[in-house]
Amino acid sequence: MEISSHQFHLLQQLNEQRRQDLFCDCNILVEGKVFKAHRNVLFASSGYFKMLLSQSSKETSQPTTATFQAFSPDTFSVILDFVYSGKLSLTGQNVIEVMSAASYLQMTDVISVCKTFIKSSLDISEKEKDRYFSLSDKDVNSNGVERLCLYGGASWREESSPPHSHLNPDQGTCIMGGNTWSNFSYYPASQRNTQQQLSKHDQRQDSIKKNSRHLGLPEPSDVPHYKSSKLEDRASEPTSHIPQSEEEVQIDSEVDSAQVEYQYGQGSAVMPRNLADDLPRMRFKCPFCTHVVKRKADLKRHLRCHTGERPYPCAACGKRFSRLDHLSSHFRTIHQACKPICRKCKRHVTELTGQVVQEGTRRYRLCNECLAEAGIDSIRIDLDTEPTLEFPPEGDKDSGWNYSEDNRSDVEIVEDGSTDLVIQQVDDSEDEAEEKEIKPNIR
DNA sequence: CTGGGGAAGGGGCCC
DNA sequence: GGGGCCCCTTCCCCA
Repeated sequence: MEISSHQFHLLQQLNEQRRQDLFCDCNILVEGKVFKAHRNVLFASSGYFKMLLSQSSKETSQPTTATFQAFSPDTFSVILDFVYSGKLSLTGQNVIEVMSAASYLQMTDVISVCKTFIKSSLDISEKEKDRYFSLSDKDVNSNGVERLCLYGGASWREESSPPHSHLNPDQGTCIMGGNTWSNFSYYPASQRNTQQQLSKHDQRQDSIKKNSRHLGLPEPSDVPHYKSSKLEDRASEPTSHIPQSEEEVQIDSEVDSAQVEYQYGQGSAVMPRNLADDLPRMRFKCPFCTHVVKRKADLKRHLRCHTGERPYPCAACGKRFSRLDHLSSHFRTIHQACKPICRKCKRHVTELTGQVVQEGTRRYRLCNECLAEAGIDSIRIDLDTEPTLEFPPEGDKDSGWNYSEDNRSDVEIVEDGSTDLVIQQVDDSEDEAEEKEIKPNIR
């Protein structure tokens, strides 16, 4: 006989122990704030902790300490609460950073929920409901309290709460069962420099990599990493700038769209009402910024700049791109030396007047004169012995040619038939010293 | 410190 | 809807 509530009560007990600091044998330091937890629970919930704790499992007498600087204490608190309760408190402000942190911690379930959260924002039917609910809820939420969406684990939530949403006006919290949700906080587009935020995040990534090295851990790479970029910045903005409902989102879009009056149309589109009759073109609005595009596919593409998703890794150097055409461009310019121009003197070169030079995974052309000056004509390799480095086939984003750090060496770059390239086999293990002189192409 | 060039990345749009 | 091209802006590196 199976008692279905046992799991829930067990986790409830563990959560209670965590709150009372009972039997906690793991300290997690996040930007100076200490979280206490149980190794067993963390081990079972996160691939990152699984690796960390399995390596330190021999020293069970000492509490394990992990340090993170890649995400905020608030973000980790959301994740830790999920680990101990099965409830994920997602808001429009934290979803990107939670997804980024979950990616680092290798918590695929959390990533999936975050993706669903974001994707659902594009669902017009949900938006229409949002619009309806936000209109009806406006009085309730007029106090400025931010509403949250709580994702509950299916099995436990069936026991603990009904599978329908309801609004708690006191806490401004919207508790959801199953995968449905309706309220989605939104921020106005920030005018801050996106690149600065990305750089900031990259610095955080650097710091977490240092931590990984410090702990002797490999960097998480099994799951796609999602950058927290613009939203990370917006989350720190004063809440007074945050519209409290979809209605205000709509108002913002109206203001930002040169006072054109908008309404939701078919599909996840926004259409100028005063142009609807004579201009049947639909518009798709980004839920995270004021950007509006004409096609849903363009919006999908645009969303990657918010999520940081980079599903297209370069087969030659491992650098990941958000778009296939960017990857293609990168591959051509960096690894195929398609430009028939001497990189040094900029003169046009042919296969007779110049050669392709290989530096690590980079390839470029030099004319014979510049080659002689540089004294690097010894790199030519027999064309006939080289296999071809081809651009990966379509639809093979992550599987076939997901180039990891581990298999980056022994890259074989060869002649492209269309460009008559000189073949160069690269064995990074042998050319490691030379490779270090060439700055990596990953920013 | 500054300007130029290369590379990356984002948007529009065509096929 | 995806792929790809073009254009533009931004960032970084280097002379």
